[in-house]
Amino acid sequence: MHSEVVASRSAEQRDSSRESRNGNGTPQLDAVSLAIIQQLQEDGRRPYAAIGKAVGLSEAAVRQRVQKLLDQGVMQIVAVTDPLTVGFRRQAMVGVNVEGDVEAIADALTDMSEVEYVVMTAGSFDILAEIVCEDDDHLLDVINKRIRALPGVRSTESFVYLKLKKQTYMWGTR
Amino acid sequence: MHSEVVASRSAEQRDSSRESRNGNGTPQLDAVSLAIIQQLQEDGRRPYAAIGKAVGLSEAAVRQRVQKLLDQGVMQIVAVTDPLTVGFRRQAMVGVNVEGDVEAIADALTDMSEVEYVVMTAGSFDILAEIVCEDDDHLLDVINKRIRALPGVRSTESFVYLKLKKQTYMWGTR
DNA sequence: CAGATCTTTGCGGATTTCGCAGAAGTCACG
DNA sequence: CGTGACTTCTGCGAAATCCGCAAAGATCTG
Repeated sequence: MHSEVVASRSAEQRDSSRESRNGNGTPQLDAVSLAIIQQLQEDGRRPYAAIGKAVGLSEAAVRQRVQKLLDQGVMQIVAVTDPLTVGFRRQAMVGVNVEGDVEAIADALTDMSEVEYVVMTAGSFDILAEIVCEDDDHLLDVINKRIRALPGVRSTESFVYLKLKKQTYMWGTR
Repeated sequence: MHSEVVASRSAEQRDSSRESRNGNGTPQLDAVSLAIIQQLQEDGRRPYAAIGKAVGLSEAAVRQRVQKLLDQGVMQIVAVTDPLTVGFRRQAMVGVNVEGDVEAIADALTDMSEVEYVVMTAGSFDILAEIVCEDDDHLLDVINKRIRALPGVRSTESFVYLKLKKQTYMWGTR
């Protein structure tokens, strides 16, 4: 309680205007937006007025910034669960090695609905993809018939999930 | 619109009572709770009344069930972001091989604040852990000084993230 | 300084949330 | 079969929140 961010308001606001973008084309966030995100990482349903009090803005201003962050795709407010609890029995991380255009393969994986998470990496895999399936047959099908069938996929290695131990969404809150 | 779940209400409600638990000690979810979660996976701030209309319950009943799901830890409603946008420059997936008690190591990893995600797996790694850091020094420190220092860790392999391509939270919504 | 653009604020009215008491359904047990 | 303990659902009024909008304030450009 009382972790206000009143310090140098005018300075923050100077930074906040003019949505500059960094190299990646991702919007640059100022301290106030970060503080808002932090509030919503603790509780995605926290009222705008409460957030406003915490970050030093009016309710309407918070609402508008939240809406913009959502529209820009910077953040999303969603319910997250352990898939195992919700009826998806089989999950796996798949390491993929690619010859040729890595990004094209990553895009192809992104298009698959069973693929939850795709990241391009440095190391002995070019891509890591997390897969959520209903049962073993489904998983086998996705890995062998769909992923390995993509032209350019040299090899894959699978890590079937046995037990999810941690899943946090508290970046910046620590 | 109009995807109501009115079909066999009394049957659903029969299943819903008596919170039975499966082997893992995780609560068993009925069709209505799943439908509620699904609604909140689309929009974590959707009003209870709107959810109630979609799943065939009163506003108060939805509110009660959501609260219970949150209390039980079955789901959480949070803002999720791409860490790179929020100032965490270095992320990596780390595969860990363990001798002895795998779960003990997994618990130790879970206790580290930089570790976002921990899962025990079958395959050539015993554990996969996702790490979120501010810079290279920080990442190096976590991997070499903290993870490899854990007694029982036989070896690790790191996959530094280059680009996050997909991150969804739509289980059951497809 | 004027103009264009963007952000914040303040404020009603509509909507939603919240707490609670009562009704209804379920289960265990004699 | 009925009774009590328990859980879940419903309805409702009061309080809080959300929402749209017009005006005010900032920032940047030229």
